[in-house]
Amino acid sequence: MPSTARIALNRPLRRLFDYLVPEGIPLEPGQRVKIPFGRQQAIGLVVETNIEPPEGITLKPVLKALENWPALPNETFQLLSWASDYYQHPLGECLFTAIPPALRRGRPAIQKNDDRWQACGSSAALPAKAHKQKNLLEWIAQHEQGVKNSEITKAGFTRPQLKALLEKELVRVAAPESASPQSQQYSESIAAPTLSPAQLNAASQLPLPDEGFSASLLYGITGSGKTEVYLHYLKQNLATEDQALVLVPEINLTPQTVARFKRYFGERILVWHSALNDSERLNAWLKIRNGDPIILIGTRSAVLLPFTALKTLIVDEEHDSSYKQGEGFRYSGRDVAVYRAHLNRCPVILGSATPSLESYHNALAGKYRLIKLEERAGEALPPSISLLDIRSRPLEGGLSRPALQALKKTLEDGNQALVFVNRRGYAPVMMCFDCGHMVECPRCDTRLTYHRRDRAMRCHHCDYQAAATDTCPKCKSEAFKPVGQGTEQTEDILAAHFPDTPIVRVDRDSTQRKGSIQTILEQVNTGEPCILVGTQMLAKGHDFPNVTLVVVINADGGLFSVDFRAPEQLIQTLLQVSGRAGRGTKVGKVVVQTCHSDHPLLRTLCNGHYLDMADQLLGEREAGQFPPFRAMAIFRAEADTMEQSLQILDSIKPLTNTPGIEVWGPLPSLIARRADRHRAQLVLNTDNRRRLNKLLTSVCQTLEQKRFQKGAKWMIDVDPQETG
DNA sequence: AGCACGCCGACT
DNA sequence: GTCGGCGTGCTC
Repeated sequence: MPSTARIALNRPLRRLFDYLVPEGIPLEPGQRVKIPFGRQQAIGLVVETNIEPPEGITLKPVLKALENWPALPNETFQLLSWASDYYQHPLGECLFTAIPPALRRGRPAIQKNDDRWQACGSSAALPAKAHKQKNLLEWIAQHEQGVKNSEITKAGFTRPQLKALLEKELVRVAAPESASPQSQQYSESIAAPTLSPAQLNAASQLPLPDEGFSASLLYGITGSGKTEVYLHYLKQNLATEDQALVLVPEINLTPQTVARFKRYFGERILVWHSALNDSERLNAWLKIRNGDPIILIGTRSAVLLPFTALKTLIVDEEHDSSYKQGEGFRYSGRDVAVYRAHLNRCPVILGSATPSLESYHNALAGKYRLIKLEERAGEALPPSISLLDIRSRPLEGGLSRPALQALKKTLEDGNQALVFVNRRGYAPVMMCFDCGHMVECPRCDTRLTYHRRDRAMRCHHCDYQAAATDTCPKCKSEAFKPVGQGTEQTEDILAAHFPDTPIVRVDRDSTQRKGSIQTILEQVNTGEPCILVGTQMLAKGHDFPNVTLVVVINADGGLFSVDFRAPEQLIQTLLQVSGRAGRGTKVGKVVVQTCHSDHPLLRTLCNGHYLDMADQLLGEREAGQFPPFRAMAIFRAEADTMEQSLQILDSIKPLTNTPGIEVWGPLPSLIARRADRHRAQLVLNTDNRRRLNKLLTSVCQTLEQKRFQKGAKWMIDVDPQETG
C-alpha cells in the first residue's frame, strides 16, 4: 500500500486534504511540505501520516518536504491542535500562526544573514553634496561593533545609500559573530536581584521548573516589584539549557523592560512582538525552534511559537484584555499559556496587581496557588484613595474645584500630578444647543469625537474624519458646542490654571510619533513639577516616581454598563492608575471624581484592597450566572444590513438547541453598525463546557457547508472578552 | 482564501 | 462581436 499523509493548509477551511507520499520522503506530523492544490501549489503542514485513503478521490502526490524535521515539534503541534478545537478555529490557520511569514511562503528555514557593517574610510573622501551618504557613514562609524542592515533602515537610511558607500569602499562587512548556532551558550554575569523580605517570601512560594505542572497567581500590588520576583525566579531556577517565556501586553514591551531583563540575562533575552520584520521574525523563530536556551519576552502570539525546551512560563499583567485576540483566531494568550504549561509539565506564573476574575476564581477554587505580595518595594507606601462626589459641583474641563485645589497644592509642594481622562480628543461629541443635533459618524452608530488640535471630528471606531465646523451642520446655528470631556480639553484647562507648569498629554494622539513616549518619560523623570494628562495609556507599565497625586476625572462609565465585564475593567484601570502615585518615597493620594460616591464598589475601592472588590464582583458574576462560573461563547454575524445578520443568527439558533445550554438572542451588537457593517450576536451560556465545545464543533461544521449572502459573515468567539 | 468557470452588460 | 463584472463551486 502506498504511503499517505493528511495535510493542513493556511486557508480558512475546516477540513484537511490527503496526499500520496512518494518513496524516499519520510514524513511526520508538523513537517512542512510543498503540494499541488487545485491548479496552484501551496505550502502545507503534515497533520497525520499513513491515513486510510478516502474512497473515490485520486490522491495527488506531495511534491517535496521542505525540511527533514518538523517545523512544528510535537508539543507545539499538540498545543495548536487543542487551541483549534477549543476556540473552534480551522486547524490549518491555527498551525500556520506558529510559522513565520517567510516560511509560510515556502522560503528555506535558514538564517537570513543580517551583516554588520563597519566604517573603513573617512567621510572626507565623499563628494561635498553627498549629505545622506556622509551622515550614514558617520553614523556607522559611531558604532564600533558595526551596525546591522535592519538597524540602518530603522534609523531612516536606505539601502542605495549603503550600496554607494560599499562601492566607494568606505564600509565593509564586519567579521561574523563567532558563536555557532548549534550550541549557543550565553554568559550571564550579573547575579540575581536582591529582593525585599516580602518579595523573597513570594518568590519562595513559587514552584520550581522541575516540579511538574502548576499554575500560580502572583497577586502583587502596584509597585510591589513583581518583575524583580520574575527575574530572581528565572535567575535562580532556570537551567542554562532551558527556555522560558515571559508574556507581556504589547504596551509593556518597551525598551526599558527589555533592558531590565537584559541586565540580568544579556544576550539570552530574545524579543517577539508585532513590529518585527520578516527576517527578524524568521531569525528569532529559528533560535526558538532550534532549542537555543533563550528567554523570550513576547506579546500574545509568542505563546504559540515552537519552543523545544520550554521550562517556565510567566504571564505578566495577566488581567490585560489585549491577551485575547479580537479577530480571526480568537485565542487568549494567557489561557493558552496555562494549557501549554500543562502540556510541558512545568510551572506557569500569572502576575497582576489586579488579577482577572477568571484567574482569581481559579485560585479560590484551589486550581491555582495564590501568592500574595502586598507590600510596596522600597519605602513606598500604598496611595490613599478617596471619592469626590461631583453632583451639583461646577466643573472646568471635567475638574471640580477641590480637585483643582489639590493639584495646586501638589505643584506648590514641588511634586507631580496625573489626571486620568478616559477619552482622547477634545470632547466626545459636538452638539447644537438650538436644534439638538449631535454629529454622528456616517458609517457607524457612534458620535464623532471633536479633536480641537487639528480641527477635526473623528470616529474612534472607523477611520472616518471630517473638518470641524463652527456652526451646526444641520441648522447653521452658532450655538454649536463641544459636550463632555476629552484629554485635549483637560489639558487646555490645566494650562490656563497653571500657566507656569508644563502640562504633558499622553494618549494615542500625542504618542503616535515613534519615540515620543520616550521623550515624554524623560521629561517627567527629571522630577520637575508637571501635570500629566492622559488615558489608559498612563495606567500601563510606566512608573512615575515623583507623581504624588492622581485625579480620576470620572469613574462612572463602567458602573452601569450592559457589558458584564465593565465593572471589573473599571476597577482594574482605577487601581492601575492609582498605582502610579507615590512610587518613590513620597506618599501618594488618589482623588476619584464620581456622581455615585455611595456605590458599593467604589466604597470598597477606597480600602485599596483589590481582592475585596474582586470578591464582590465575583458574587455578582455568580448571581448573574456569568463567567467564570459558566462558560460562554458568542456567534457573531456581520452583513450589509441588520436583517441579514439577524437572519444568519436566526438560522444558527435552532442548531444550538441543546439541554443545559442557554441561548440569548440574536440581538444587534451594542454598536450595531461599524464601518457600514451591521453586527449582531447570539450568546451561548452553559455550565457544561465539554458539551458546549462538542455543540460548537458540529454547528461550525454545518455552517461551513452553508453559504450566506455576499458580504455576510459569521464567526464564533469562545470565552469572549467583548460582550456588547 | 485563491482561482477558474460561466453567464450577462458596455466597448473597439 | 469581445472584455470583464462577480456569483458559484472546488481544492485531496
